[in-house]
Amino acid sequence: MTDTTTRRYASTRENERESEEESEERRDEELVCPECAGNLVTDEERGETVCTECGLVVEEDEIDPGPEWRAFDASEKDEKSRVGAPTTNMMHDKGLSTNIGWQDKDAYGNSLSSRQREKMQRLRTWNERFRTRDSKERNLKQALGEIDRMASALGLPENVRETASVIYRRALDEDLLPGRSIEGVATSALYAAARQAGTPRSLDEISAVSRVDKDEIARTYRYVVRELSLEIQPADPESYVPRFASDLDLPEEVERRARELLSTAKEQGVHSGKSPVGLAAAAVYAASLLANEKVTQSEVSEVANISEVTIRNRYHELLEAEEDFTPA
DNA sequence: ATGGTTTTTACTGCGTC
DNA sequence: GACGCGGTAAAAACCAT
Repeated sequence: MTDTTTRRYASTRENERESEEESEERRDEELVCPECAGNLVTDEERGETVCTECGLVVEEDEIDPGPEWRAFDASEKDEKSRVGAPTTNMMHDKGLSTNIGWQDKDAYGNSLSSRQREKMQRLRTWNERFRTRDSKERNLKQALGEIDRMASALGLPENVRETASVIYRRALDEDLLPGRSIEGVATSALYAAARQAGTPRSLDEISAVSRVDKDEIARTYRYVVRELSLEIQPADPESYVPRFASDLDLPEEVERRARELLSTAKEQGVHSGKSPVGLAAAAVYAASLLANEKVTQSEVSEVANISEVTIRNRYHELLEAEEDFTPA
């Protein structure tokens, strides 16, 4: 229950800017009833503008300026939802949470019976508990938004975002957040998820779209991995190949040969300790030589974010390994 | 903190277009 | 002469201890 309400609250906040503008416009039109000069109130659900004094319907069958009701997935549902109260920016939660007074007085100012007082005390306790849960939910909402933003900036597929949010939720549940930024943990979760899904992005790429710097991401990432005992093997160089190849507009053949080079290199054990990105870049370069495709080292180093020197070193090793493997 | 390893930076020389 | 490539040495970054 708490879940759905909070989600609505959060989505209301997102929408408020638009709806505020809209209602502002409407109020400019006419505020007074032509019959009795009473206040006019617009009932958007019914599409009527009604006088509060005499009940005169000033206008009917208005066009509802609100969003369309039909929603096809979760995010649309959030976007299009019309439920929720007006909000203020003044409070951290935009005034959406409840406060129970401390005075132990009822609505008329009379003191409460001791029995009632006890009851109110219990209510205060629980209200506070739910409020902090709500704060976790808001936290989550923000983090998930971040993850989504970064993931699409990096062109990561749906399932990666999915895993990233699962990781983030776990981190939240295990109280890993205190002392760490939401941003940082969210980024780390995404980084971990991308690697787990076999579509790794390098720390450099990740930090390029994150608001957090590389060091913090690395630190938080290690921490999160350790605390949640996530099992993440070192990235497979081959998983970088398709991306580099397509960034360089190389044919499928180059991609295939690059893979071959990498797998024989792996069998020879040449790859251990070397950066996967460097290996992949070198393999792509070497493969394009073999396939007579003209690509310069600097181009490869550009898309792979790796130095040319490293490419040189690696691709020599790759070719050597290949020869040792097939001494024709 | 430390030491070993890998990567980067900067520079140089060679051949080609 | 600019460019692509190869190599080297020293610095920087990284990682496990």
